[in-house]
Amino acid sequence: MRELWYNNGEFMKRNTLRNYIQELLIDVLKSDFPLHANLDFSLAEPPNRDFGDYATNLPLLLAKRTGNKPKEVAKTLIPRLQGLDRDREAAFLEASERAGFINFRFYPEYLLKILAQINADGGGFRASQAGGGKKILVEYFQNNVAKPPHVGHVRSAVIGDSILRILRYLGYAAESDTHIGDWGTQFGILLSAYKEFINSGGERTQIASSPIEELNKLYVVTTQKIEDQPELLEKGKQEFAKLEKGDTENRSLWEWFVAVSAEDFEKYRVLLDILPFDHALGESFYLDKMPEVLADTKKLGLLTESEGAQIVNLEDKKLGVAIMVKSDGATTYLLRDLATIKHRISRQKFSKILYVVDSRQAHHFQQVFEIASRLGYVKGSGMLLHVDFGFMSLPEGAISTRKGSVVSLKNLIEETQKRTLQIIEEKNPSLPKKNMVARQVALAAIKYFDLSHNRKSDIVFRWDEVLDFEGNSGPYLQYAYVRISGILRKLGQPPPAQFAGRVKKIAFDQTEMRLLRKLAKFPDAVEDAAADYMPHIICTYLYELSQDFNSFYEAVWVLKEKDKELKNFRIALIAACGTAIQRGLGLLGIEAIQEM
RNA sequence: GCCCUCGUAGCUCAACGGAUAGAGUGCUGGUCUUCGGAACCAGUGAUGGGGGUUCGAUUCCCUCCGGGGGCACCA
Repeated sequence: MRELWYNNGEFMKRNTLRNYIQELLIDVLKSDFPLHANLDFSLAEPPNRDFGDYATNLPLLLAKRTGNKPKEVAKTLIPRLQGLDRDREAAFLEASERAGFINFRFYPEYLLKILAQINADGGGFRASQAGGGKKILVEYFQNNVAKPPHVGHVRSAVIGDSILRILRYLGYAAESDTHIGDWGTQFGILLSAYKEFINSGGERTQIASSPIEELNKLYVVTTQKIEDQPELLEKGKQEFAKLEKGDTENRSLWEWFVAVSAEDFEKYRVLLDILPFDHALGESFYLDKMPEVLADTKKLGLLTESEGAQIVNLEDKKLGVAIMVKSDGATTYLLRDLATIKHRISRQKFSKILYVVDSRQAHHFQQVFEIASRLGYVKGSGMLLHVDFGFMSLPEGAISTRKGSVVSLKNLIEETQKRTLQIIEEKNPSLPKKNMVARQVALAAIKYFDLSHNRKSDIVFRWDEVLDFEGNSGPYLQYAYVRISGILRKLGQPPPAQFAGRVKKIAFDQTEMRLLRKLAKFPDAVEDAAADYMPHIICTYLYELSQDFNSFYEAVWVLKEKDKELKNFRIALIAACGTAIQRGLGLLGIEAIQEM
């Protein structure tokens, strides 16, 4: 198949079947309906897979513009499309009108060519060049110093990790940054809490065993005390002010907090099995860049004083006021974010920054983006994007530190792994490397649970659902891959490479055709997932693909098939299916395993 | 008070303005002389209420009801 050109915003040069049809439709529109050449038609899977592979609503839209009936419009479009197709790929078995839509169906022989290509070296499902090496930064898993990560951080981590993998797969020069929260008033509170702890006879070594947890305890206890003793908050603010001014004792304590936390974060990253970060610059890294931002703001006359604080008024955009410097002279998160943006764009040359942060910060990012735009740090819209996600709650209500209902990242993984090991002991006690497998299955369950939901939805965390490995779950996908691996292992040799789809005379089983048709849509799923930074689209696709594989697996035999060509076809089919699952899971940060 | 978001089967979630609203789970009943049953097949069951725009609305607009979140010195 030749290279197809299709311009849909950022996506150029993807050779997918869907883009091929899209190209035909646009060409016909341009030559036959030049007045409506820019019509925004749809091209998607039809509601019923018996209708065909793809469907477009173009006749309905054209009918409205031209005053004709959809059926009539379709009748003139279809021969033109078929004619173009004959000159180009000769892919269509059928293009027919139904209820104002045109449904397209590919020749089985054509799909066999696609199948051969998927299995051939350098063929389908390889990383693409679509991104053209454009530099994009993805920021996620923003840990805070002295705060252990919990299920909420897992969501940011796995969504960000998946988006990074997808962008890289599509040929972007995507880089990651954790943007550690290592600055702010909370460190004043922590400093005073720690000093109090030492003064009352505590030892530094008591902290050192598990620093993040111990420091967090001190912090939590103090914030609880603040409710009754507001003077403690003032004390904390004073300690932070000292820190900002460079007080030696506070500075060295802070450096210690940051250092021990950084070690722990790396452990958590490894525990979660997400990609290493390209950058791990904390908020404090940008401190010396804040004066520049303030100067820029002043120069443009955006900065005003109000009740002792320095603010930017965004009331005209209904965004309220943004505080840059507090009345006590301390800087804000917002100002540090602006300094960060300036650095990332002017120094690091990123052309786009994605913030994978929960939706509660939508207002904050709107303010930041608006100010960055007024300051001229970004050109046009779309350089800065809040990839927001809904937050997690428990069946009994919101996750609350005070009620102790927080599920820590560590606990989540350990519990799930324990449960997985139990299941393995029941189902496959002789499995080698049980612990390693249990870890991969557990991570699959956890990551898939997070990734399979539309990221914008709020979700309810339920242990019994995370630990349910049947039905739509990560382990279900892994299991399909295990079955495929099992067959290929028994085959004892690599799948026949020369298979080129010569099984014309065979009546295909319905499950075979369904699997083959679904397989050809892998690139669509990746493209759609990338377009809106929605990994769950890949989850849905892989789940449907695995379902189709399992139906196929129940319906026909592969190794016991006597007809040699048919057997080779089936081997090629499952080999390609395995490739799709393995690569697809890879884009989700989930390991495809051979046995479980 | 203002702003943002979300209300879809009993439960947890899908659905570029399109065709008969899909899954999982639950429950009921089946499949098996396993290439691994963490499977397959069938049945059950839903768009909060009311208007509007449209050839067509879960999707867009208005309104009411009900959740969640955010609104100057937290990040």
